[in-house]
Amino acid sequence: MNIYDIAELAGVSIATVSRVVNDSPMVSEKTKQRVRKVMEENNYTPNVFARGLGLNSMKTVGLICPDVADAYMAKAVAYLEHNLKEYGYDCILYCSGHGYEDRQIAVSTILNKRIDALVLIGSSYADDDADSEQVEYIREAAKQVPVFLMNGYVRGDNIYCALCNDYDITFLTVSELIQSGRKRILFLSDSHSYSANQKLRGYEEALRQAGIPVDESLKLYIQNDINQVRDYLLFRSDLKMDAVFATEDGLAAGALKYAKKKGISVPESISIIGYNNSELSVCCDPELSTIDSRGERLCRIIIDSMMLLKQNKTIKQKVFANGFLVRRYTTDF
Amino acid sequence: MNIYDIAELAGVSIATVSRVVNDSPMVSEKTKQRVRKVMEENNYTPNVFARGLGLNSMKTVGLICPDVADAYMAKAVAYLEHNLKEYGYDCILYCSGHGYEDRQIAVSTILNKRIDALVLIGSSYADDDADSEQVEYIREAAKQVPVFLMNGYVRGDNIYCALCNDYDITFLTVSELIQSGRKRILFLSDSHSYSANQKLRGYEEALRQAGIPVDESLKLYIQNDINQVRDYLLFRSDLKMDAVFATEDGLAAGALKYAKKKGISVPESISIIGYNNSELSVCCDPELSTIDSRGERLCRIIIDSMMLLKQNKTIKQKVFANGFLVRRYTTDF
DNA sequence: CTGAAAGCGCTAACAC
DNA sequence: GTGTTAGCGCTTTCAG
Repeated sequence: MNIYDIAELAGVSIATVSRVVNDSPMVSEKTKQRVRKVMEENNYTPNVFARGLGLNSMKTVGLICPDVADAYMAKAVAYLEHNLKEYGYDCILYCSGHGYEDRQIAVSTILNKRIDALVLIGSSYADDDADSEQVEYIREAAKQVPVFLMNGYVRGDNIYCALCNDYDITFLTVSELIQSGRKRILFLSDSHSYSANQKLRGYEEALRQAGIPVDESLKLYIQNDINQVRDYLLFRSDLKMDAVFATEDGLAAGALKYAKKKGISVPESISIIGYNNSELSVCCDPELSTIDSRGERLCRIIIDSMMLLKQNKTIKQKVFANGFLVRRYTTDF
Repeated sequence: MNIYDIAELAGVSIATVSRVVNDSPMVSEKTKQRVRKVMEENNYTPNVFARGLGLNSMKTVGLICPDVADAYMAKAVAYLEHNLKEYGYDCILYCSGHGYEDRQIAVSTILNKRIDALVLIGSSYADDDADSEQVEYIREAAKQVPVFLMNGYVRGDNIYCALCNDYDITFLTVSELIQSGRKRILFLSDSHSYSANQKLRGYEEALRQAGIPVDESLKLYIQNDINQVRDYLLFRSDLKMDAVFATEDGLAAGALKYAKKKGISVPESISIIGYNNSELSVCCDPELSTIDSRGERLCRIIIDSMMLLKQNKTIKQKVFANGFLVRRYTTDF
């Protein structure tokens, strides 16, 4: 069933059918009705390829993330997909992995699909330095379609970034930790992404302002695997921390397991704070205090920006959402 | 940059360019080289729409799941996407939600994208009765493209199902529970999906074969939310179970929290078994015994089947993967 | 308000 | 081996 068949059955030309499909105002209600009826009876749906060929668009947005199996990203993908659908957009998903090359390949592959917009999920797509060369491929992509970064920042035309103010909330939280008497705060992370670096800066600044020297041995980078973290901390008995600030809930969960194994009371003798307010944080016992990094809010901002952009409105290139600490039972303030 | 430009620059016809793009053997190495060079210099990429129009295929497979935010599905999507990519296929993702209508809409929407194959992830796409009317929309879809069900079963032409033998593994596990002396085993679930029903049947059969009457009050359906489960069990002090068989790790985690809150020792006084071998199961303390439902295996089977099908080989309509119990610390056998 | 016809960029059958 | 050409199904001028 194609447009010709419908045209014939309805006794009109294909141009008219096309107009009806696109709900053009230049068709009389009568013919519209008639054509619609024929289309329904034959449950005709326009061929997206042919349409795409003409319009060079397929109402599709490309979603790239390192790995959808990660809870934070899965949530973002779910939210974006769901809400974009409401605007008639479909999503092509591409999981890029974490390597630099992989990311480039992902972007160029998905661009070939003639998507209408590109969303890069997760901070690994931005360099620490917003003007870095490493990030040229994103600027290149932005020449073709608007690019939206979720929790990453790169400066450039047609690039729009929605970010959690990781620096601020980390600064605040670590400062509170210090005020509650903690002296040896472990910074536990699994990456050197843009946002991980923001967190690190917030951590360091909080120490600095409190006059506590930054102890390099208290910055620990380790894979985000609960038991691996536990075991490693068990092994590193030299650390002697009285608090843990983790950049992922999984890391915090590992730290908690360590503390319990060692018989260190939480939060009396050690405070633990996670990040992302994931299901893990409520699964822990005691439940993890954790920072909510406003994933949904960021997605919302991205979608809204995208739609405004379609209407040729100017939108901000950088928008922040405020993260906040969810106080539960692994902190005592 | 289109095929005409390249043809002109390379001094050949568009047909030759097309042949080069498709790596046809009927082009001399020399011209191939020359054309390739021109393509690279102008970094030309064929227009997928035009190509799609001609071939009526875009090397794309449609993925539908109720919700990617769910860990089990996110993993499946990640695995499928990753491996399909290796075969040159991209993925369109559609999260359908759980309603019956939603599922139908999802399928018909994604079918319009002229996908090459459809994968339905999660057992909510299959009815308990494989021949049910409720599932007609899947058969309808299968008339257009091969349909693959991950952990669901519907009988029909061009429909291929990869399943975990939930019935068997549940039967075995509950039987073990009984042999280890448990008498009041709570069946905890959050849905009436195909697989949930298989599990229920396994549970009932195990009781039956052990001569234990099935107590309806020990079948509990509740939303998969850790604290909600804990609170509800706390509230239902009449249950007095000595074991919990949960169809989701989240439910089991909730039951564990209940037990700890009540001061019931795990696994001495109560055994708890989860399902899916998710991150939650190792986050729990003590770690959850849980059934591994072989998500990756099922995905692998689906992909392999899909590729065999492309080669017109005949493949089985129904393939099982064996689930197994991961023994950890919430069981004592 | 409606129709005719020219693309959109590519593939594939058919000539040479 | 290579070129010519007729579609693929739709959108969009341009006429009427």
